[in-house]
Amino acid sequence: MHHKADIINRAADLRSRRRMRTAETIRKAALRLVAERGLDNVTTEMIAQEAGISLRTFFNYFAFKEEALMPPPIDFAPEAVAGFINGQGSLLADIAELLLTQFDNVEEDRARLRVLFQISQTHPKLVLVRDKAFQQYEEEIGRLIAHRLGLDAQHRRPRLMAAVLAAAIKVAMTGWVMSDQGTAANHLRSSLAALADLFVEKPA
Amino acid sequence: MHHKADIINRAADLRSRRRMRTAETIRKAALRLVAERGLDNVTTEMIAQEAGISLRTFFNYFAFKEEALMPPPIDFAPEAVAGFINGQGSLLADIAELLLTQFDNVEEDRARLRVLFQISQTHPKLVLVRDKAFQQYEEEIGRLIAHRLGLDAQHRRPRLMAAVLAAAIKVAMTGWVMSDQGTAANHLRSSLAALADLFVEKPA
DNA sequence: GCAAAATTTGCATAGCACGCAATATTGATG
DNA sequence: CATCAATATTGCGTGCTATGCAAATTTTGC
Repeated sequence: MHHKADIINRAADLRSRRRMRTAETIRKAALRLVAERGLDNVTTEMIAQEAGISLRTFFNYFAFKEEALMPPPIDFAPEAVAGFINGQGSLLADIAELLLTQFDNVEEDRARLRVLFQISQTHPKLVLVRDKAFQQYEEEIGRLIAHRLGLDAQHRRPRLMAAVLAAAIKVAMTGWVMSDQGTAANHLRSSLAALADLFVEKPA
Repeated sequence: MHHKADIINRAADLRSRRRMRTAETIRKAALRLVAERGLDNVTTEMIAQEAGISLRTFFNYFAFKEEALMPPPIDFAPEAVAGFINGQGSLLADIAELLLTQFDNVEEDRARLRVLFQISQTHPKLVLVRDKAFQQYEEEIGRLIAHRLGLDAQHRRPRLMAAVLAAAIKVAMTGWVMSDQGTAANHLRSSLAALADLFVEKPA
């Protein structure tokens, strides 16, 4: 016998997992087609067919065509999140650790981002999508920092800190994807380290 | 009698001014219509008509409908730019001064941004456009900093610094537009000041 | 004025994105 | 395993977006 909450949660969980799998199938299909034929020669219809769904279903998963080329939503490992929320170190050090942990799992996104970067050279709409891909981190980080500080996410401190960290992530990821050298985590480490230097006076 | 360069420049200048005027006319028309009727009830055709141009000409100016809702490209005052490039103060202080000077002139953008913020609540595509509006600053700032440092704009220092400053601008502008209180310049002043604090250890 | 260059426009068209209603699938339950 | 409710998928219809192309119009320098 189950409690009601259990039942609902399990059902919701099953279904949401299934949705995530389908979404990822569509993303892969979109990426594959676009990588090999170019964005202009790929229609949503083709993507749907490649993913084994109907055109109409595509739009149940993505609000517009280009969204299927974005990386999937971030999911920090629950343990890592808990570690940060209850962390005893400095805010900056603890959030850095969380991000670096996450970045160990991001290696597989390189190909995806590479494609996104390349086609965004020629398609103004995709520039927007590319930038948005990085900013997913900002919201998530903002929420976490606000939570740890016991603040509302609207306060300036968490928002500013999240924005700054997202900036570092953006620079790191761009460097990583474009340079094709080193690990994502190492690029992020460098960027985070460089952050502090920006606010220290340099002797010429 | 003119030198060839003069002629070309003057022609280019006349034409580009005219283009800027027309672009601004279209932006105003788009904003007015969207503000009063909602994005869903405004077609590009309507915007074109309101602006006194043909539908086809609209797309000569903007690559896609939503782009007409973005603020116009930034133009720092040439003297302010020169002041920064040749500035003798700290990099951070000098760039702050440039930005604050610029921000004295953005008061008129509040209404525009307000509309952009509000409709982006319900239109996923416009979230992308909204974020892009802030990031125009990032590219421009990156160029300027790289130039002052005598570096290529691809280097990490100017890119990271620009990204961080853009983050501060984003937070400041968001606060300014949404709160409807204080001047844009003052919001930016606060954000820039808060930046430094992020990297200083706080006594709990 | 005249010729060259740039801009604006109309027309045609492929494809996007969404509302709606019908159908199919899934997951809990007895 | 039969059934029911909730959810997901699909087809159809439709208005709008966005682009190529070529013709018409306007601007500019001489």
